[in-house]
Amino acid sequence: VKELYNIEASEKQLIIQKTLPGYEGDFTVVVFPFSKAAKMSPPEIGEELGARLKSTLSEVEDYNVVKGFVNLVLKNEVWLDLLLTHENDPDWGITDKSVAKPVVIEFSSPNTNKPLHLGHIRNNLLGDSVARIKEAAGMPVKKVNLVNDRGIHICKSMLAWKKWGEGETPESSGMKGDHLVGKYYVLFDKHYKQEKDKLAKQGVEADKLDEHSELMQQAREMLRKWEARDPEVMELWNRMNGWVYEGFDKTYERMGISFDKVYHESDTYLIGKELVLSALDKGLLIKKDDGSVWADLSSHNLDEKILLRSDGTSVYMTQDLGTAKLRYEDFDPSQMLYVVGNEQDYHFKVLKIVLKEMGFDWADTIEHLSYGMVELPHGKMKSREGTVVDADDLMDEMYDTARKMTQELGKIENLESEEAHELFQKISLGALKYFILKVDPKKNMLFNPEESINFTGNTGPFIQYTHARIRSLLRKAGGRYAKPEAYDASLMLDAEKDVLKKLAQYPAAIREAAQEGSPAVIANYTFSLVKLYNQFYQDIPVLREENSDIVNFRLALSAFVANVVKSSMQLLGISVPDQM
RNA sequence: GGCCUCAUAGUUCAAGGGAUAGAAUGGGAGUUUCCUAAACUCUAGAUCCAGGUUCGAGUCCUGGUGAGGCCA
Repeated sequence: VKELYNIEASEKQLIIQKTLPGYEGDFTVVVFPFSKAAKMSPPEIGEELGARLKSTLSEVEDYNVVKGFVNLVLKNEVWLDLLLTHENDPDWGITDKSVAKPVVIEFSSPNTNKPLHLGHIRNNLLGDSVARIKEAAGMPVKKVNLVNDRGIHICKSMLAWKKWGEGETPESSGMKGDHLVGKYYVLFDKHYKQEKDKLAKQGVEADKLDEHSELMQQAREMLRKWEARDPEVMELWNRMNGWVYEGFDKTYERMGISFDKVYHESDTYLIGKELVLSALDKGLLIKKDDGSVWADLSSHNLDEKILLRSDGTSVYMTQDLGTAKLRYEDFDPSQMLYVVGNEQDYHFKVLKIVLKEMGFDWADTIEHLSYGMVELPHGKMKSREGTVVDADDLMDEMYDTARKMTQELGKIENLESEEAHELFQKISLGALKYFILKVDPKKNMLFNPEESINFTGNTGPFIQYTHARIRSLLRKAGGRYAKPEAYDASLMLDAEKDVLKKLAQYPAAIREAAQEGSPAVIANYTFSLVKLYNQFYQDIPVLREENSDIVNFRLALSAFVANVVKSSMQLLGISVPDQM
């Protein structure tokens, strides 16, 4: 464009896209944006540009112009060359790490008073997958977890266990530790509700119920004792949290999720308090008459935000300030990414501003990867109303479905029971992870427990199945598969070229996914690749073809697809079986 | 009340300001002497409403309507 019209085209003006189906061509240049500056009609520019590209670029076979669109046809050799270069490269599309400073990704961040549910699953899967994707895009990554292990909600389950637990343990009950503790959290709420009903009947006003509730007072008392490091309370706290951690570890392990470092709010809230107090000393914060400490954000068009309550206790923001500082000191990150639900949008906006006001320039590295809620058909999940979808239960159910379906299809009689178990695990987790990750993180998504997650169509198992089928094909090929260097590119069929064109987009898909923080980009890419490959597989014989150069070409193409499917599913934390 | 999101086939999801809005599922009709039918083919079906910006708007702006969220 510059040579022809002397126009410095901005990146935004220079639009090159895939040619639409129904038109001849591989790539299309949109020339409307140059029409004004070149003082020519779009079709005239198109003709000139097409001719110039054809004569100067050896890759361009031909071109045609439709209105303001120049469709470029590339030579088949371009696609064949891609195949020959990368067909057997498991790292195709993966960028070597080039930066020294890590990206720190915080995700999961559970409370230790109840087991993980579907909302946590979305959080965990997103965090884990974004970590994998950023790493594949060349950034070193540290995964961290911040456990919310203190506070009134923890004391509630502790109190309930003390009152009504009769010494029950995970061992004695056979329950997973996190579920056991969750049971007492619910039990507290049940008794608390009963007590409140009773008080209300005695004529206590609605907003005074908390004060008059004996249970709530006892829970508060327990929290005070905890803050004072009362040995008996600390012992119970350590014990019950230990049960929860054991339970969480099992769930994390099953999901294939791990962390480089785990922070505990019980360790960081005091750092936060100190930060707030020293900022108050410097006159950066306001102390009100009742003793509470606030940040005035009116210069940012926001209101005031409380940082310490009048009784000196900390709020969520307080500990997050401390954790951020600690984390910065631990990792010196290029970016601090928080995978947290969009209900916390305001919180993170404020966190960043407050840290900045306190004089920490690294506050600029904070980024909130805000994701949407998982909604049920009747609205949001609420643990108190018993409408949560438990993570362990869900995985169990999916496992059962995977087992039943696989056994019905009867294709794995040759597998040992241990291998079969692993396969069911892979398929069920593949289905669950893909179901969650294929949706744009920013958007709310719906989960209907009545309809179990599908295994056909746009699903994880569909993609896994294609991989298994290719592996089977390659096994059957035995030694016949050699690099198709002798293959005549003019023999290439459209269905084959379509697959190669899609394969060529993989590196770009990784870049975009890393940029957007969106595993959905990878999921959608892989689905469309697999869709195209299945069309090829359905119509075109591989092993039954007679010309051995063509057989080798088709096998190499299939192997290339299998590689990319495996690699891209890896980025979603999904493993692909060789047989299913 | 203030602020922030979101709105696309019956349903669940796609679509960097570009051509004819794609899939899946469900509905209808098909494909197995042949490399795994968890597959493939055909078919009907959608941009909440009203303005505006632009050569061009599902996408940007304004105002409605509806849903969700945040505000010691």
